[in-house]
Formats: sequence, structure tokens, C-alpha cells
Amino acid sequence: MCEKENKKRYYITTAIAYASGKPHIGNTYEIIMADAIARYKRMRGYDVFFQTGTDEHGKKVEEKAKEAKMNPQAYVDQQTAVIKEIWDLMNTSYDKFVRTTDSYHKKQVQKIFEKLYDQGDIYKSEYEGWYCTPCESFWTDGQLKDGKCPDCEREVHKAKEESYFFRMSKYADQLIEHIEKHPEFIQPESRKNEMINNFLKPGLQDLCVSRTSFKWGVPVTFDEKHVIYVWIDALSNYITGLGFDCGGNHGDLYNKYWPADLHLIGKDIVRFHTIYWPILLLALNIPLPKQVFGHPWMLFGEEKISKSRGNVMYADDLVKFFGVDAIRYFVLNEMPFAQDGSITWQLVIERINSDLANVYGNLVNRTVSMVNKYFGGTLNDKREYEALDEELKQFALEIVRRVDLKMDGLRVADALEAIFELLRRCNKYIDETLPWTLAKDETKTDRLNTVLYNLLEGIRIATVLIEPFMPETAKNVFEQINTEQKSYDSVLSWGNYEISNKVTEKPAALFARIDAETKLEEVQQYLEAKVPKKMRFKDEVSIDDFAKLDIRIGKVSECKKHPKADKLLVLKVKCGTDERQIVSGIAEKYSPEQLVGKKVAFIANLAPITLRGQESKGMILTAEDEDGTLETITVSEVEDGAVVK
RNA sequence: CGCGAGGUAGAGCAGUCUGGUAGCUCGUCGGGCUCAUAACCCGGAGGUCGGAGGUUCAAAUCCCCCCCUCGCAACCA
Repeated sequence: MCEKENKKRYYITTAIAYASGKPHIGNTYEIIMADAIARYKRMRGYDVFFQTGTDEHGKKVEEKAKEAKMNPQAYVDQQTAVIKEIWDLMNTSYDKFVRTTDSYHKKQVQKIFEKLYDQGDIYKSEYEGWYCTPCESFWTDGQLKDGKCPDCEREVHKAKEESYFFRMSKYADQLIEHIEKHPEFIQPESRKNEMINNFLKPGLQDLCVSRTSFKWGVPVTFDEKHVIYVWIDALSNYITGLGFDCGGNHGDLYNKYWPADLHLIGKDIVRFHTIYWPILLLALNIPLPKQVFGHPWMLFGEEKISKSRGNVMYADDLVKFFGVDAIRYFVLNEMPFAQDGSITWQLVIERINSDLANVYGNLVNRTVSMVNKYFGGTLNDKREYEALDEELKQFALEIVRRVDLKMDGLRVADALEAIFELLRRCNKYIDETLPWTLAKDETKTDRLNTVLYNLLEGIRIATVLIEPFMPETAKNVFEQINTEQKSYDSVLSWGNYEISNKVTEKPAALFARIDAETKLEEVQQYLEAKVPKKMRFKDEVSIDDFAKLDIRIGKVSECKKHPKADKLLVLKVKCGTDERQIVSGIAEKYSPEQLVGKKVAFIANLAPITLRGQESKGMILTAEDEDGTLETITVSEVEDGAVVK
């Protein structure tokens, strides 16, 4: 196959998003970063294929769909639409959006499973293990602690569960060798050591690749009560999306783009992508991806973004206030290579003001204004050079090289930073050359002309470089300075701005400066107004169902901290003639002293259980609101032993 | 002793692998300039690089110990 297409190929993927909720800004960061890389590579002349998508199977989706009273397919259709909407809003240029419910994907997943089964890499086993009922977990002999559950230290019993297993260990040595021969395979490098030392060296367990505990998944063709678990289902998207065919009759995209150049994923799923996925590929005798980059996380200030903390930020809200490119810039700039980044509304405003408005926007604005003011919008080709110009030129060309180097190493934030160095250098050049002074001296007209040309050229080069990160802004600047010289090649040398072009007469601010106080207030109001959401209740129950519960009032006679758990309290509860011990997870709210003497509601006929070594017979009833404020249900008049109904 | 990450100017970070005048952005103070979005440019102040010890001519950087913070995990019947 010797097509004229000797363009270098570049296949980049993100992890596929789990279709069970709206992605927050931390999740959205990944696709933005992938997009910036994809756009950059395209600009560099690569033939890029950029794939993303959704993981739509699994127990959680099944449950969420049920909660929403929808069938799972309708549910994931809806969730995927939400995800796609955000990806599109952020202007991400993916070529393919794969869904694990797509029929071609499911078909190939089934074939892969069959093939691995046929060649003996997957086998069915009656998983003989030690089962801990309360933990719902299986343990091997080696994992047991003194013959008990390593998690809760309770008794375990032998149990069997039918499952399919993948012989991981068979390929472990091959994988270790690959990782060691290809130091760039796992990035950042610290993750590589983690994988080798923590998982590969100690020896791999066979991986459980099917489930019988839920239905919403790709069925195992030859054993319908099993569905294929996430590993084979979700990870395979990287090849099925390209038209991989297990029988060898691959689609063109697959032939063209596999192996992937980069799997961009979060640091939490590095293990799946650098161990399970490569082993799966080894078993299928398919080349491994060239690189897996486990990117850091976006934190809200100092803490993890999560719903329960109430600090969730969504891309669409951010965009509503600041625009797409400002948010793209923020997340790309604020995320270091290997360390978690941080976002707050305040930080976003500060970044926009100091970088986008002051440095970039203002530079474009003042330059275009001067070209209009002094030359009616069009420069001429009369030149008068000074040493300073050469310095600016060299600086710009050096930045072009540096950006490329940084992008090669996936140092996206550093690349952006370099571009801003160039913009800052241009601002400085204005102060060094004092165009307004030149304008006052008629003999300096050519010099002034040259200075302004250099500025337009500097802006042009910076803008070409910035386009992959902020496409809309770049478009805007190209229009304002009126240039068609937007290619990467055009920034490899200095002086490609078209001299006879006329800049826009009315330069418009790229980014308005934001008054932090006012804006933060607006944001606050907006977020508060958004909160009231519809109440959602559980499924209906009959009065008989309710009657099964024996809820009583009990008086707390003693209370102490759980010796082995910081969130638990151990209470003695008197209920008429009965007295019993109950463990409750309320230690963060109540001190033991606060509870003694209280008359609380509790479930009296709940099956007893041991929590971290303490027996618990019943459950204290508490109420917890959205803010996480928690309170026990207490009474004052009624005596203990009373029935609650 | 569960796992991991980190502690460098008021804030956020780079520098640590490959020891050798401690750097960047923001903020602050002073100055300059007036083309521009109260912006831009220059300069100053501000750091015993978490603590103790060791190696070395020399340690933010290498070795050992300790302290603190943050995630994750576990517990919340």
C-alpha cells in the first residue's frame, strides 16, 4: 500500500465517560486537553483521528435507570446526549463518538470474548472463594487475615459463584518486558513504577470478566446468564470504534490508525489501561498503544470535586459566564503535568483578567489601534530595522520551537505558558520602541511602520500557536489583524504577515476585564437559583411492607466511640425490658456525651451485624439534608419501648 | 507503620533526577509611559527552600530520622 498518503498518523482517545451523570469540569478537562493535542497535531500536519465516547453498561446504569423509571437504553440515550452536548459546547473536535451500546461494538466485544474463550485465555470457573456476606466480597486464602475477612475481620465462609476468568498471569512477563523496553509507554513515569511494583511484580490475579449480578451489559453469547464485564466491554472501544473485526476483516480506519498513539485518561484508571488493556491486546495478538498518559485531577480549591461536598462546577455554567475559550484556557493552563490542578470561580476570573484581557487582548487591541491611528489601517513595505527587531524575531521563533517540544512531551500547560511569554515580549517591545514618540517625528515614519509590522507579526505567530487551545479566539484575532497566514509552516519563519492587508477599523476587546466582586455575586445568585430541584421519591410500598419494620423508641444508656473506626459510635440502647448494643455512623456529628439520655428512634428487628468488630443490633434513625446536616430522630414525652408507626 | 501525593516570599507554582549566585505568575510598594481593556513597561520589598542530623569544599537538590497537610482506601445496618 503505497498511497500518496505518507502523512504521519496520530490516533488519540480519551477514556469513555460513564453515562450515569452529567460530567463536571474535572471530567470535562480530559476532553479539552485531548482536543488541544488533537488540534495541535493536525496543525503540525498529522492525519489525526480523535475518538471519545461513553461507557453505557453496568450495574450503576441499570440502577439509575430504574430509579428514573426508564428502561436502560432510554436512560443512556439521555445521559449520552447530555455528555455530547458538553463536549460540543467546549468545541471539541472529535472524529468519532463511540457508545458501548452501539451494535458494531457489542458484536465485536462478543466475538473477542468468544475468541479468548476458544483459545483458552478465558475459562469458566466456579469461583471457589471465601465469601464475606456483609462485604459482598470474595477473598483468596492469601488475602485472608487470620482466616477472617481482611476488611471487616469477620467470619467468612466458602462459597461458589460462577464466573469467567481471564488468565492475566500468562501475559504478565511479556507486559513487564514491554513496559521496560518502552519507558514512554506509561506517563508520567511515577505511575509506571507504581504499576510494576504494586501490581505486576507481586503477580497478577486472573481477572473476573463476567457478571451474573446484573443484566445491563453485553451478554456472553454461549452463556446468556452472564454479561461481559466492563474490562472487555469498555476498553475495547478503542479498537471497535475504528472498525476492528475479530475475524481479521478490519475496517479502513483500523488498518490506518491502530495502534493508538495516545490514550489520555485520568490517573485513577491507569491500572486498567496499562495492565488489563495491554494484556487483552497481547492475548488478541494486536499491537499495543504507544502511550498512556494518566493526567492529574482538577480540584475545587484544595478538595476533590464531588456532589456530596457540594462543590461541583459544570462546564456549561462556567461557559455561560466566561465563554468557551476562557474556560479552555483556564483548565489547560491550570493543570500541571503530573500534579492536581485547582479551580474556583475566583481563580478563573483572575486568570482571565491577568492573562487573556491584560496580556493578550490588550496587546491586540493597542497594536491594531496604532496601525489604524498612524497608518489608516494599512502598513507599507518601507523598513528601517534596529537590533531590537532581530531580538524579537529570534525570541518568537524560539517560542515556536519550545511549544513544539512541550507539546511533544504532553506538557500542554507549559506550551501555553510559552506562548504567553511571546505575548508579554511583544508588550515589552512596545515600551522599548515607543511608537507614539516615533509618530511625532516625521523622519521616523518608516521606523514606526517597521515596529508595527513586527508587532502584527508577533501577534500572528502567537495566535497561530494558540489556535489549538483557543480556536474561536484565534479566529477572532486573525480577522482583526486580517491575515490568511494561519498555517504552522507560516510560523517557522518570520515575516509572513501580508504587508498590504488592512487591519480591522474597529478593534473589539478579545476578553473584557471582569470585576471580580460583581461577577462573583452574579455567579452566587445564579447558582442559588439553580438549586431547587424536583423531589424524587423511592418506589411505592404497601402498608404491609412498612409493617415489617419494627421501629421503636429507645433510650441511650451508654455511648462510647468505636475503638476501631472514627465515624462510628457504639451505643447501649434501652427499650422497655430489652437492652442492646447498636453501632451508628454519627460520630462526626455527635459526641458520646451528647447522646446519653436521649430517646431516639431505631429499627429493632434489623438483622444483627458486626461493624469493625462491634456487634450492632438495629439501626438508629437519622435525618440528613442536602448540606449534610445530620440529626437523630428523637422524642421527649414518649417512653422508651414505644412503637413508631 | 494501609496506599499515594505534597510542604520553596502574602497566594499559586518551577527548580530536586544530572549538588555550585533561589526563579516564574498573581498580589503589594515605588517609578515610567499614554498607543491600549485603570492597561502596558521598569524597579523594590518580601524566602534560614517543613524540622533535626549526616555526606560534601559546597545541599532546596544526595542519605537517614521526625513533623505537618491533602487525596484514596476502610467504617457510616
